[in-house]
Amino acid sequence: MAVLTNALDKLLGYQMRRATAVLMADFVRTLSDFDMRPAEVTTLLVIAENPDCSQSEVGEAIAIKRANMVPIIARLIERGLVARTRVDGRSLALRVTDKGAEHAAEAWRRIAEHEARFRDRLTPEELETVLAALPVLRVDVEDSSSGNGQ
Amino acid sequence: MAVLTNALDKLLGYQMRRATAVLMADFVRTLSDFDMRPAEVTTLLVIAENPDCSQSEVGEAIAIKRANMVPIIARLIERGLVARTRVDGRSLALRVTDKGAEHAAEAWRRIAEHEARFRDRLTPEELETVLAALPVLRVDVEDSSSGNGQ
DNA sequence: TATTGTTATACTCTATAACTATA
DNA sequence: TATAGTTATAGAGTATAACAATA
Repeated sequence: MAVLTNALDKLLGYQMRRATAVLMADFVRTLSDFDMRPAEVTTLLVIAENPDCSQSEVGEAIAIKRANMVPIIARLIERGLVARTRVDGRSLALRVTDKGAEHAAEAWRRIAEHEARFRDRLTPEELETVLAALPVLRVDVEDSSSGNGQ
Repeated sequence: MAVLTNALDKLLGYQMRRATAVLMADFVRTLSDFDMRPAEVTTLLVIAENPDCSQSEVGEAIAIKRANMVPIIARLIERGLVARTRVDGRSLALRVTDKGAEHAAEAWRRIAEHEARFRDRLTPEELETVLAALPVLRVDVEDSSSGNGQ
């Protein structure tokens, strides 16, 4: 099979997408025998770090919309990793359970492995530059003129 | 609403995912009145650049599996942007039509706008480093031990 | 036997609109 | 009136397995 040319390879956006796809595929592989999806891991770790946070706050922190948080939280509760208590009738305070804390610790171990695989490909200077550039790229174009975030 | 801490922000993989989501959302917005999805644009541009390529070759070039190329190509043909001719009974040669070439030119104009919005946020040195780092990160972990790609 | 295109199907993440009950 | 959580639903991308026709 012939190898085609692809002018898209010059593009920042395209390279970001391709690289992220590889990173994510590796992350999913890293989680394969752990029965947690990326979005669940992210959610669990943020709750572990912020006891008594609300569902909306977690969504805000990890850029997942309120509506999409519902099944994620439901599954974490169902598996006994997260517990919630009423705060004021419309808000719920989220906390990880002991089991959830163990899962969070294991998740961090796996994340460290996964991260190392990619960090090691870059020189310290390159890594530093990339890690400084990404948060700049991450600022949403729309955020300039107020807007309600999500 | 309280702003939560998020230790994930230190991670290369997580920052890549967040930044890419913003880039992609902006790209989709850039295409919003053009009636083309990102995967369709990518496909069209690679065909335009490689006349008489096969469907599998395009998939290989842009990391989309054979099975998932089918509806993309079907839609491009349906819209009269791509034409195909039989090559040998199991392969098809793809070409953009005149209309497809016009769409490709318009797509490149929009991509240039979109790209500029993000490139302009980085210094030339940062951009150079990032554009050098991404292809390194993009190499799949599995590719080391032969493997059949997809 | 390996390859090309295809079908069918399922999963993950994301997006929107609308509802409820509360504040 | 605005907010927190929810429901329902749709879309886009991706993944796998299996098949027919062909090389």
